[in-house]
Amino acid sequence: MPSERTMQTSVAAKPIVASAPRPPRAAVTGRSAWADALRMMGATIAYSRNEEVYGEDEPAEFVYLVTSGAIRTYKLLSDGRRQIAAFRLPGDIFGLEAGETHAFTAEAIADSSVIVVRRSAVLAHAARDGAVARDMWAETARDLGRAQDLLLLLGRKSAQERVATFLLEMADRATYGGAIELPMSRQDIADYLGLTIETVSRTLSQMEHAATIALPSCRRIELRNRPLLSRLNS
Amino acid sequence: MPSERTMQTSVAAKPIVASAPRPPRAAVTGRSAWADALRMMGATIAYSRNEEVYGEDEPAEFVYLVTSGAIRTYKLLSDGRRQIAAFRLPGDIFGLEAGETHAFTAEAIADSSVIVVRRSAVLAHAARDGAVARDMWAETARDLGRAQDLLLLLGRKSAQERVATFLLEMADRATYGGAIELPMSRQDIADYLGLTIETVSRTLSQMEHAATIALPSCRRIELRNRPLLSRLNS
DNA sequence: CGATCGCTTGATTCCGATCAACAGGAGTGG
DNA sequence: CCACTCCTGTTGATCGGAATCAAGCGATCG
Repeated sequence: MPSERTMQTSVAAKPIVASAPRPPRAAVTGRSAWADALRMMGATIAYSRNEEVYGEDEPAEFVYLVTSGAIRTYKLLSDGRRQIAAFRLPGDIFGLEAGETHAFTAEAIADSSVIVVRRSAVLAHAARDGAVARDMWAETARDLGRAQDLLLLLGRKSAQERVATFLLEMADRATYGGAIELPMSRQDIADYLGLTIETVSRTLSQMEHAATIALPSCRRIELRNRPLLSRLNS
Repeated sequence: MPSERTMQTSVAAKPIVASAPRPPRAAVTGRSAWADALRMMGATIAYSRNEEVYGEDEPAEFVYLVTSGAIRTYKLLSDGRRQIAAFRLPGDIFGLEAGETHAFTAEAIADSSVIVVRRSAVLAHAARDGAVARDMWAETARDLGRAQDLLLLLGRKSAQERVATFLLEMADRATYGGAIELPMSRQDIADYLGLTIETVSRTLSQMEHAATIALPSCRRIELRNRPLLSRLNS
């Protein structure tokens, strides 16, 4: 049960930050033409920890590109059970919808900066330039691919396997100085992996005892036996 | 553990069927301009029960439109655990990838007919016509939306809730004469819902005893208390 | 008609959830 | 500065829902 659900939504009212803090990784360099285009077109907005970027079923007015921090996108059941569909880290795009409304809620995990572009402007751009349209499609397809990998994890993997997969994913996305730097809490990890906070904690402790990982602090993880984790990843 | 994994793949070698059997539902009428375009451009191919349409990681050469029968798309873990990502029924499009290879395996659940179009032809068409490009994107986004709903189901719902969600989904997609006509086996349902075959069977039996549903035969289900199912669907 | 396959049902097990206690920081205010 | 609370994470004990193991049943098919 996530109990922090009362933050303002106002995008328009947010202060525009002139110089966004540099992302810690190489994500600043454009991965695609249209991500660069977003950087050119957009204004930077800062969100503080646990602040909502947009809510499920709200009109999809903007597209977002993370420049620093981390965002979670999730769905809720009526009784508060939560499933996080994705963590968006610097360089990631989110909020791009084919429909008129957002399919899930987006919240800042930590203090974050994002570049915001009007959806209508992006769509107009895509209509004019076929390459942009294709990039947009490719982005959505990548999201779909990640969602499908997560389906396999949630439907068929054990707790150990889930955590192993998560660690390998984060090692690719958020390594800094040889260790994974987690921006998210145990609760976020649990809601991403379809587990409870206790199971995540226990599994990490077991892996530490087995010397598969090291836990210098609870937000910092070093992989000590990557082959073993890869095997668990199947 | 699915034990039927040895079927030929050859698309090129398949016999072209002149007149595809009529789909049982209204799916023949075009839902989108580009689905109609696929119908114009493509050749019809028949697949028999359990035959593979394409395998994971194979080059994505074709795009498919189901005209009769049903297709499952899934991923496997190395030890055979299976997660079905989607059931494709008449009117559905599948196999459209942004990358060069297929992200999962597609197999016929029952004897099926599909219209096949070269991916390159579809992409060329999209490059020429912005509306087609947009339809392609919308199709991928719809898939993504369905995948995200499934994430919530697999990550956070109980067995009862999963089955209820499945029944409501199938009621929308495969109702015929007031009852759901299931094209797939219990094993397929289990691998879609992240459960075992026994749990699916038991849950359906419980629902029958509670008069929530009726089971005239094991492939035929009538919903007797839809509000209750909707409540379970959250 | 026997054999196989798909489904159901029962008995038991086990993994992860739940309940509960506690520890270590971070932030707050005196 | 310290006492206080709040918050996050860890660990232990117990529980429970779904998995697993095991028959048995009915339909289809050679």
